[in-house]
Parts: sequence; structure tokens; C-alpha cells
Amino acid sequence: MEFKEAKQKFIGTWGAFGSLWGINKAMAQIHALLFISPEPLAMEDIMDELGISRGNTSMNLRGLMDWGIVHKVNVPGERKEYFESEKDVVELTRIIAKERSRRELQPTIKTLKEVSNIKDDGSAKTKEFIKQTKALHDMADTASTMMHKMIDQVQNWISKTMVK
Amino acid sequence: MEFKEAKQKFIGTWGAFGSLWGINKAMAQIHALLFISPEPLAMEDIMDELGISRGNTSMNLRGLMDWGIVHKVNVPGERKEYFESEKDVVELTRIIAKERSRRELQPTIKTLKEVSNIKDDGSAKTKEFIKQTKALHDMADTASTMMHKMIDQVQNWISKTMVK
DNA sequence: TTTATGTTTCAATTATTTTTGAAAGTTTAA
DNA sequence: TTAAACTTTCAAAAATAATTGAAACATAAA
Repeated sequence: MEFKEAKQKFIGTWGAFGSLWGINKAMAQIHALLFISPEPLAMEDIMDELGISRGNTSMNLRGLMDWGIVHKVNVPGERKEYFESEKDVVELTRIIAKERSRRELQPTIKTLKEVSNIKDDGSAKTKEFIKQTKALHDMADTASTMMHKMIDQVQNWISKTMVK
Repeated sequence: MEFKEAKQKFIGTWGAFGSLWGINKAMAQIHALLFISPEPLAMEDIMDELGISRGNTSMNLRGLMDWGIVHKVNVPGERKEYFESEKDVVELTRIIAKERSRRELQPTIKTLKEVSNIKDDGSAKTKEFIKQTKALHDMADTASTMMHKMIDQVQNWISKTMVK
């Protein structure tokens, strides 16, 4: 396999993987492209490389910037805006995990807490409901806390434990 | 908030949460319903409660059974098939994490390994590509291993570290 | 058998999400 | 200013995913 094929395969796989996790294909592919590019790319480059429209590119770049994993950079002497992605994978993971947690996990945890707090009227249904939603809340809350702690020191963890 | 409202809210939230993570709404809602039900439910019960069609219910129950988090149970004296969900949240988490890893993460890791193994022709593009896809592979591989280990002993982990 | 009860499948429909492309908007340079 | 270079926005179109409902398929009881 040579470069061009590997590149195609990487971009495709990354796009498909993103889709499975609720990130749209174009966004994941733009990210993939920037992630492996040694220099910043302009919108034109991205459109051409991925064969997607100007509007699509613009919107998804904006999305990636909202996530905080892509930034505008200024290339001296150039009128165009250039983009580059966060290159440190640990930092990348940290940003994505924190952001998804904040946007999706935390609101769900909040609701779980609310609904598990209804008054116990003694019925089997209510008892089961309280028990199960509490269990889910505890699990989610624990997992979330754990994840944050882990991610905050994952760099450290990796260098200590990664088998080479 | 009383039971009925809390139940609605829980089912709705769980459905929305599922959608954000690539699980369709009906599937997540069926799971939510079974998860809080003290007894197994028949297809009829589920359809009525969620207001979805027979076909939809059938297909998504099948999906949940493929995931291994819902099972058929036999209710003596009943012709109908009844369904119940895995009730232990830790076990539930374990199953989902393992299954998603197997179906989605592992294939991606495999591709990352493949593409990061192209021959280095010395160009900046190739060098960056190899460096970045390798980094991604290492990260994904490490995270996956870590997750599996953690999940295998998460019950233990929770009782040790959870702040009450 | 035959009937009654219940489940699965799948083509067609409906809903949702993504993508396009052109008009409107910005910014820089002349 | 005005023009040129470039970006953003957003309504419409296209693509994708979810849902329905009825026919086909099972299975147990009469």
C-alpha cells in the first residue's frame, strides 16, 4: 500500500467511525485530512481533496472549531484563511471527551438524578423505577468522574504503562 | 413529579441520549421501558406504551437481543413471548462497551495499524501521515485495552473509589 | 388437519440529516 | 470609493435512516 491509497483508506475509515459515534462524515473526514497534513490547508484544498461543496466545508470547519480541535492560522502573505487541527492525540482525546461529556452526558445525568428522586409510593413499579434510575445515575456519574480524572492524567498513564 | 411523569421523562431522555450515540430512538426507548419494568413485557405492552408499530418493535427487540442486553423469557401459561432487560447496570455497561468495541473500535484500530505501516518514502507528507496515524493507533489501542481491563473489574473499582 | 394466536419480514412511506450552490456578507487592496 | 478575493448563510435538493402495516411465516390448541 502506498501513500495515496493509505490516505484514502484512513480518511474513509475515520469518516465511517465518526458516523457510528454521531459525528457527521464530512466533519470527521475534514478532521482526518487536517490531522495528517504537515501544513495548514485552505478551504479550497479541503473541498478539492474530499470533493465536497464550499458550504459544507465552511459549516463543518466551523463545527470543528466549536469543538476546539481545529484552529484558523494565518499564513503570512496569504489572503486566504488556513486551518490546522490539534495534532497531539492525547489533547485531542481530552477535548473531545470533555466536550461530549459536557454536552450530552451531563444533561442526561441531571435528568437521571431528577427522575430517581420521585416519592416512593410503595408500589412495585415505583420501587423498581427508583432503584433502576438511581443505579443508572450512580453508574453514569461514576463513569463520568472516572473518565475526567483519567483523561486529566492520561498522558502520564500512557508513558508509564504503555507496552512498546 | 410523580411516577407517570418521571417515567415519560426517563424514556424520552434515554431515547435522546441513545440517538446522540448512534442508537436509534425506538431501540433506546424500548430498552428504557424494559429496564424499569418489574416484570417482563410482551410486544403488545411495548407497542402500546411507546406508541410504535409492531414491525418497529419486533425489529428493535431483535436488535437489543443481538446486543445481548434483552432476553426472551417464558411466562408459564402464556402463549406470548415476554421480554426483559439486563437489570444490573454494571453488567449492562460491560456488555455495551465490549460489543461496541468489538464492532466499531477494533476494526478502526486494525485499519489504523495497516495504514500507519506504509513505507516511509522520506517526504514530509508521508512522514507526517505515519507519525499521526501511529499516534492515533497507539492511543486507540491503549484506550481500548485500558477500558477492557477496567470494565472487567469495574464492580470492584466502583466500590473502592466511589464517593458516597 | 384447521383455526387461532402471535411474530417476522420487507417494500413503501415518512422523517431526519446532510449536502449543495448561489446570494449575501466581509475584508483587503487599489 | 470600487473591485476583487474570499467566506458564510440558508432554502432547496439529495441522501440516509427510521417507521409503518400488511402479507408471509410460525406454532400451539381444538
